[in-house]
Amino acid sequence: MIESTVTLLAMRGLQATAFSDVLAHSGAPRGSIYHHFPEGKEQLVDAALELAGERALRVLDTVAGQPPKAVTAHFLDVWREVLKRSGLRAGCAVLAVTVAADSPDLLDHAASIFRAWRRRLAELYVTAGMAEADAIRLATTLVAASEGAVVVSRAERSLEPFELVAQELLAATP
Amino acid sequence: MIESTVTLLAMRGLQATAFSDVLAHSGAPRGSIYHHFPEGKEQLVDAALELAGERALRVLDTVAGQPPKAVTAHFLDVWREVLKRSGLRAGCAVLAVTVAADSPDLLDHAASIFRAWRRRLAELYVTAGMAEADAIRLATTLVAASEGAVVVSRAERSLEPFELVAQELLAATP
DNA sequence: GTCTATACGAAGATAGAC
DNA sequence: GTCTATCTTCGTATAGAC
Repeated sequence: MIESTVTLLAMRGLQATAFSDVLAHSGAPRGSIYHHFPEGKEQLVDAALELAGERALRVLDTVAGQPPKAVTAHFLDVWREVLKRSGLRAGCAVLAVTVAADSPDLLDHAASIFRAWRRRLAELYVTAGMAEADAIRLATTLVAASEGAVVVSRAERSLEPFELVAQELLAATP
Repeated sequence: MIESTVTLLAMRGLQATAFSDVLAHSGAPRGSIYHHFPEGKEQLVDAALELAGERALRVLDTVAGQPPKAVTAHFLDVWREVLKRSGLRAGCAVLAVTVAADSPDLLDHAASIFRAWRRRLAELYVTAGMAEADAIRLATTLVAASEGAVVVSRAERSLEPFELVAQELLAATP
């Protein structure tokens, strides 16, 4: 169910993701929702954010110790795959929640995930020899530009915008 | 009403922006909605997208003929103002619609606006002496990174991420 | 043009049986 | 644990009076 929620958030946004959609997509039994998530939708979305955030962090572990360009390229690969596998219909669940967040708690959670991504990327850049200030600036730009590129490519239903941004980000990585 | 819709889309997203909110925010009379927008919400949102798109284009007219760095700086200024004036609570209406779009028509409209922004920025860069390929790549990155930076800064409720991205984008502009 | 009242459907949440 | 039924709220949209 959490897995399905991540997917649906990324494809349709927060309000458009109803329990019925999650059940249909996951095949989970109808009566299970409030058993596993007694606090309702907010708890389910919260769990989905956690999963999406952690998964991206784990992907980054595989490039620890590699040069900056490899780090940048790998982070870009994650988003390129999201776009490709969904036929350019999916985006980022964390962004979707940020844009439509009704509760301060969900917004805070989304913020902590963005921060974690930025921090982890900056760490990897520093490990690869970059200066601290350059690392955090590039890491933040990578996160922001990737998120934006996914949105634009999704709207235009073309990978072209994403690839242009990817080129620019790789060029900006020492 | 259209003006209020742009603001509310940028702050709460598509589904969370109800007619009642638009009426309360704009002070428009209740009976006017289906008089002015017989096709309902989709037509209202469509008009809001058009307004947001055109306004950004018009802002860019003021930097026609100036050097690339001035173009980049001015586009960034637009988004910095959106963040500041809203107390870091507002984002981009076009992005909000893209993420939560239920109708293909709205998605197409959002796409055409992103494309128009990219094209106009690229034109300005070319006029300022940049090569065509560099111009379109930088223009696309500027749009994507700005959009993403606004999202991240809004989530974290801090202008810091935006400013880091702004620095990087200015540095990437010849 | 703008008003009120209302139909209609969708979604989150709860209760109680099995 | 999971099911079904139901309650409540809310948002879009329509109808008809003024």
